[in-house]
Amino acid sequence: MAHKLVIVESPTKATKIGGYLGAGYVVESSIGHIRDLPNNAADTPAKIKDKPWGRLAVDVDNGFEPYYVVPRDKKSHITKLKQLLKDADELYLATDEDREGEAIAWHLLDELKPKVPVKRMVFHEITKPAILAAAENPRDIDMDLVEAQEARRILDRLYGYEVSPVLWRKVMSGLSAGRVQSVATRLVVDREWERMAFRSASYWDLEATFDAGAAGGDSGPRMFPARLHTVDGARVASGRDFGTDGLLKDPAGRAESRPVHLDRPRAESLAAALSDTTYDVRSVESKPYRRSPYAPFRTTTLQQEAGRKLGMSAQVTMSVAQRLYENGFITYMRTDSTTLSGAAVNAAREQVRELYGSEYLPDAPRTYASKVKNAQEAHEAIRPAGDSFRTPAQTGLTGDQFRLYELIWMRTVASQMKDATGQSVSVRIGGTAATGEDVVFAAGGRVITFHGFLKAYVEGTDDAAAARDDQETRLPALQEGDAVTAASVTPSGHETKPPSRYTEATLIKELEEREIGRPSTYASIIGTIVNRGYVYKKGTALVPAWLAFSVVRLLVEHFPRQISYEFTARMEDVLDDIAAGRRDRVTELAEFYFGSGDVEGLKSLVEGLGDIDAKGLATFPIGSPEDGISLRVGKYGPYLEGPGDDGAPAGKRANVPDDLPPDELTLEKAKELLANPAGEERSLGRHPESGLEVVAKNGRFGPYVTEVLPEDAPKSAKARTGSLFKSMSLDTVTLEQAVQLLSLPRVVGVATDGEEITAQNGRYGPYLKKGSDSRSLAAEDQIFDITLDEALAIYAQPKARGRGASTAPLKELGNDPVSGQPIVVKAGRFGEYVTDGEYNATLRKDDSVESITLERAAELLEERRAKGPAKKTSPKKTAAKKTAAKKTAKKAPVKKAASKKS
DNA sequence: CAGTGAGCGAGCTTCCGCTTGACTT
Repeated sequence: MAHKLVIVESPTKATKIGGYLGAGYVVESSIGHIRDLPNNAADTPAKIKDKPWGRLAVDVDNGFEPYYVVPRDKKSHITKLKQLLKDADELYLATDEDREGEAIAWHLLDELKPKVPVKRMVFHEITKPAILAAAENPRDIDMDLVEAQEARRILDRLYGYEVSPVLWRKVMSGLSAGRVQSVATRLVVDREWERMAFRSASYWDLEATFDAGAAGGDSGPRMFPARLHTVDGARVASGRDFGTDGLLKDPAGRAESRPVHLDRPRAESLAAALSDTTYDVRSVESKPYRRSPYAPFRTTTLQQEAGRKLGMSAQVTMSVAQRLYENGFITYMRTDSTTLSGAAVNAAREQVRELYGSEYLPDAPRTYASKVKNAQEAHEAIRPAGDSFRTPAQTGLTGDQFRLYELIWMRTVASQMKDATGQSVSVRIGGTAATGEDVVFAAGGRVITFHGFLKAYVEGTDDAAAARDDQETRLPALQEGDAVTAASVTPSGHETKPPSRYTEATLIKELEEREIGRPSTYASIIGTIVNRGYVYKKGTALVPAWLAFSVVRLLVEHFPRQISYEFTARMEDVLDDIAAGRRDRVTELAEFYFGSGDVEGLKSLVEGLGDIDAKGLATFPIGSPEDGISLRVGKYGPYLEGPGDDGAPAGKRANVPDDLPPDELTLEKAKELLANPAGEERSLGRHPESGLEVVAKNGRFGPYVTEVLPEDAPKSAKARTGSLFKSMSLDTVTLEQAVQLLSLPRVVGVATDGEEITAQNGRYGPYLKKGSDSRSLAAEDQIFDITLDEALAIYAQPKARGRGASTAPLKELGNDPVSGQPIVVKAGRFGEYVTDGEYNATLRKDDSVESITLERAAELLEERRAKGPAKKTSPKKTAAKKTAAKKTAKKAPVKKAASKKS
């Protein structure tokens, strides 16, 4: 029987809508995007792979035409959708009504190629009337909106896939750059620079406790605290009067309004001079206090509050919320909207009446306009699901799900409650010191007379010192002219603090305010910059690694427009224009990629970076130039370089501990590290023969042992060294092993021709050496074990030209349909590969020796053949190749070190 | 950042936004 096929984005949504639409409709989901630009080389179709733009999968020379593929994990789902479409007489594309949703609808249309009528259907809340109304009022796909999405997608691809390789070449392999992650990293790095440049200021004031005596009346407390406010009419300086340089800010030259900066002696003498002072109330100012409820949750505010109150990371918050959503407890959790549906407003109001009484219920429902500038509002706010809310106790939930549900429920209910109201009072108390100075103290109070929504929900704060919205401070009921006495007057010292590091929650908040990122990506942005080793977490703080300083500096110097804080906001404006048909996608992408007028395009920026100063980018001076100390971001992590004992530049080096935050690397700390570069080294004891201390430490080529030469050793003396075997580790290597390593090379014996054969460890592993003739050994242990006879046997063989010739195939697959040659699988230096004897092709990520078939092998070899025969090695080419190989080999351990941090 | 000698099948890394399981620990 024919049905109408409805496709939405989320499976949960599909189930729900299916229930509303009833018989005659089959509702399925797309599970997000169904097509995308290929992620990597393995997913890139062969026909575009060899194009100059194949790596981008965007034909930059022909209208930025994108080449989409159905990702591997979506193929079976597409088959399923096609199957359902076969029996359908109508197709409804009911994806979200935003840029991405419109694009998904179009991709579905383009991929499913339906032969039945197609309609676009949209709705913003999942209620039966809304769904039925949407089904009654379909529209067409908005191609301008699709164009805007494609422009966004292509721009992000060009940005990410053009700029990342610059970092691979200039900083470290495997790094990444992107419109969102690079700005997020920059925020963290810039904040650290601010902290490093920050100079603390010390200032003092007086804290007094006053006694209102009989004047206070009966309602309030008798005793109350106050802080010194003015001395002889001049305001006493407080934290906000100081700049980041630790000096008083100059209030535009007006001397009379300049605050007075008290130091400790001044504060102490002033306190002493106030011991006999009598005080009177100079003024009492009372103002009404009013606070409105917070808007219902959207993704970012939920992540922030769950972080503050429940200690959940953004990622945990999202996964707990996902489970709540899937089980029907809350509405969709990836949203930028704070709008509640009519049903939700009614449910919240009903709950307010039930739980708090109608005096807490405003006459009219409250509405919340979006604060998010680029909000797309495809969903509701995050709220308890349903037309009537379950209290947390009624849900039967436990653990994190319970706690998160409770938070969402409280926030939603509170959003439909009355304002909190009260009075805030500011009191000034004056007196004359023994020195004749007139002093005024200030006291502030806040009384909440009607708690309103605060009874249900109070937002957390990021700053532990900040007052919560429901905090009350009661003062006695004082009148102007009342006499009060001071129970105590105490000098109190303070210091200004550097700006705080970002936490996940505050970084996400900052990104949202700058229109960077989307609800579905906020949590993963943090994940990306942590995984790349740009940022690590210390408690809840996000600390930038030195690597991030290097990368951000490169981007700021060479891609200033792309990494500017405003880039995304400007892009959003352009996308809006494309969506409205006012601008053209190709023109905009061309400007971004090729440039126009005085704007340089991305392409020429990238191409112009041949002689970029990688060393300079990685060097950060510590202290002043005379100190000659700098931090360098090396391939092996950050290290310090400073003058040697003889004053030679870069004469000394020292590792910087991985977990030392950049702002703690002061000049003093740097000097200390340079003076004791020992760092990781471990003493193993004294060498039984030389009597010298033997230490194990990490070096350029990995872990090794060496002798420590005495201070008075002649300059020509060289310490013996030896790399650890792969089977050894720095933590466990023994003195005995070290002595053996230091004894290398070992003389195995004398060959028949009179030449000595030695065994040792080198750049490419263990090997034998006879004059200039060397042979690799299979195992490191052979360096100590191999006998002269065995060594002679090795030399009796001709030198192996590569390992390929001698290794046995792992698997034989049969004859190649093209060359007719047998294809075999072999294990090689770069991993497993297939070969027909002439051409070799490495297995790809998804291939394995077990699973590979003759067909797949033939395909790989065909691809390889298409690239032509291996180039004849000219001397120049060989040299270039060698360097490249060396680089990769060296880089490998770095990646490990970086990922270890996370 | 310790200096020690070959000659080898390269190929891949990466973006941002939509969505969930399917994987393994």
